[in-house]
Amino acid sequence: MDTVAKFFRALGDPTRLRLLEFLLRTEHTVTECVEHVGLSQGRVSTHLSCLADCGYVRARRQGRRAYYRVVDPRVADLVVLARALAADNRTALTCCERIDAHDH
Amino acid sequence: MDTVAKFFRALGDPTRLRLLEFLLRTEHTVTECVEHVGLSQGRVSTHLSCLADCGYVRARRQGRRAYYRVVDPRVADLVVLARALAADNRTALTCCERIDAHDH
DNA sequence: TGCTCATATTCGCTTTTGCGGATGTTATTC
DNA sequence: GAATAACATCCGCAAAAGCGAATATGAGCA
Repeated sequence: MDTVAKFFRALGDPTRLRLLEFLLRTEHTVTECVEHVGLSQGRVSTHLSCLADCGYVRARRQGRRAYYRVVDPRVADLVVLARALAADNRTALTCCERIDAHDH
Repeated sequence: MDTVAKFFRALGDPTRLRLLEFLLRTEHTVTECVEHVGLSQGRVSTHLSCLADCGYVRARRQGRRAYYRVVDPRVADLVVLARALAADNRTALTCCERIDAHDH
């Protein structure tokens, strides 16, 4: 149960979700991912490791490079389903201040 | 994009996920949910509002009670799919210290 | 063996977020 | 119309988690 929540939380970060969608199509190295999301190399590396731990992506090591990619096709299904559901509740979701409230 | 991450984050909390699964079968009042998860009434109310904002559940008001339930059948699909994926990576997920690390 | 490139890890710091407890709000009941 | 019951919101606090910068590891190359 807590495991499933942890699983969802991995996709709850915009950066990780962006990385995952980037890796859905083709495999990419860490450096390519860094260029894609525009964050520090260390941070991106940690995010990728996190996604790998959770089973979303897998790393293929070749020399000093690491190629990350999505292996399980169900991951794409999950993202597609979530995107459809989120799209149908876009307005309410955006207004939800109980998550990510910016007023202080 | 950020909207989808927010959508996932809503299920990233163990309490909210537990509430959602509780509401998959039948509708329940806030009080029943409080008894089920064992947290303070205010906290549970906030969690339920959050799930409602994100489109996971909907509230039916009758008198002074609020009956929450899952309306969209795709929500169950999402949970089932995530549970299957999480189960296949249980060991790695449990060991993932990048989320919910307890060492300080 | 020194040097560089690619990736991983560590460390403070700040923001986010879950929590209980107290306090509002609305609707029944007497 | 006071009292109560059910739910929602506000508040301060502590824990979780994302961030960059610095550093470590490790593979290839001169």
